[in-house]
Amino acid sequence: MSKRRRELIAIAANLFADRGFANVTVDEIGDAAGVSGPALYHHFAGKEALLGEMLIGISDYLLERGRNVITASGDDALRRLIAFHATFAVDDRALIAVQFRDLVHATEADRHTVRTLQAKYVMVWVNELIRLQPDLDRRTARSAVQAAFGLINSTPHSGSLPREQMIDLLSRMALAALQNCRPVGVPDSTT
Amino acid sequence: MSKRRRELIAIAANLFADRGFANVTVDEIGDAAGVSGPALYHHFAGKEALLGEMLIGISDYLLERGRNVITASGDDALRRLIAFHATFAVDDRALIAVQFRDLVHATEADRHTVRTLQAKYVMVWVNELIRLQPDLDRRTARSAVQAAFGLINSTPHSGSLPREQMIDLLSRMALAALQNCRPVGVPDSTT
DNA sequence: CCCAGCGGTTAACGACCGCTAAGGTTCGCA
DNA sequence: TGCGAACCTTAGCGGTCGTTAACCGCTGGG
Repeated sequence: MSKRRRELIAIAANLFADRGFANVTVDEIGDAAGVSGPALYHHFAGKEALLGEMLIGISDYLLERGRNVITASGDDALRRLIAFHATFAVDDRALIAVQFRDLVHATEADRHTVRTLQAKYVMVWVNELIRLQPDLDRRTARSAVQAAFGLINSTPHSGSLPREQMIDLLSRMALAALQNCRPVGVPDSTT
Repeated sequence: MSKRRRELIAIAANLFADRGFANVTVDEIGDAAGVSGPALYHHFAGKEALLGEMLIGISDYLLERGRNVITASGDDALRRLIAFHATFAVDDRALIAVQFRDLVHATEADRHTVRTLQAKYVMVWVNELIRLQPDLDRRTARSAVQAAFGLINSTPHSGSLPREQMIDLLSRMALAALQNCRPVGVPDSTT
């Protein structure tokens, strides 16, 4: 993929993030990129295609990096997954916002691709969680992981603490939440 | 407010929830309501006004009920706030989804109203959290509460456990998360 | 030196959709 | 019975974009 494409996607991401995909015109994207209007069509098939590439790129990145974290870690894999995701959520609030708000504006095909990638990413977390808490059933584990994502992905809505503090706060809260996802008070070994 | 208006808002909420405000036409809202098209304009000033009332209604409801929970509770106020919010999030996923995704499509004025109400609702939680953890500074407390909301409000994305289990899971996770929002390992009295 | 071809421009079309206009039916009520 | 309010209908306007068309300049490899 060309450098220009990545630039345009990044520029569009910021616009989408604070005004919403549907409220941003292609002319505005062009303006923000220093060119004007239909110049986009030399790089993307259309506005929806741009969005699709953006969303798929995000899911792809998370999955790949998530898998890397797993293979590069030992028993602390979950903690490192959390740290990785929290860092991403803090540093790229715009992407998080778009991912969750504007997925609905993507093509059916792109939506499907994104959901598939997301499901795999969830599975990475679920496997790790179950490894630490073997008595956990997969359904509960999936819901717990989704809830943890919700917690960490709250960054677009939350007023900003200093970066490091924010990452730390989210990491601690997410870990605590995941350590308490079993129905009864059985002690666990996640610590 | 008339009964018909509430019906229309509820119907529109479901449409908005799974297709997005911008992808739903007024004709579709009419169809879903058994009437057709511009009949809406006898009840609302327009599509945006409908959305505005919907969003304000949600924020209003949460704030009012949240305050009720506080005044009706003692030391278990935070736990009851969590239970209340989790129940709402599980029972009204559509409203949660719209609240966070389509706020960007509301009027500037409506957005402001919603944000003000939300800020007050956050304050209800923050006060309760600080009462339990007096050494917590307000900035951190606010971020922690936002994160807890993110956790609980993940219901639109999460596959569904049985209702009661889901409420229970979210409540436990949120409580654990809020109990671990301080930087250091100082034991607290939240239990 | 030339010519692909990449990246850009402006003009303008055409579809979609919110909203208005103008009018009809039903129903409560004096 | 008759009247007005509440609620609905269909036809159609008008504005807003996404997208296409047609054309231009720069740049780098044969």
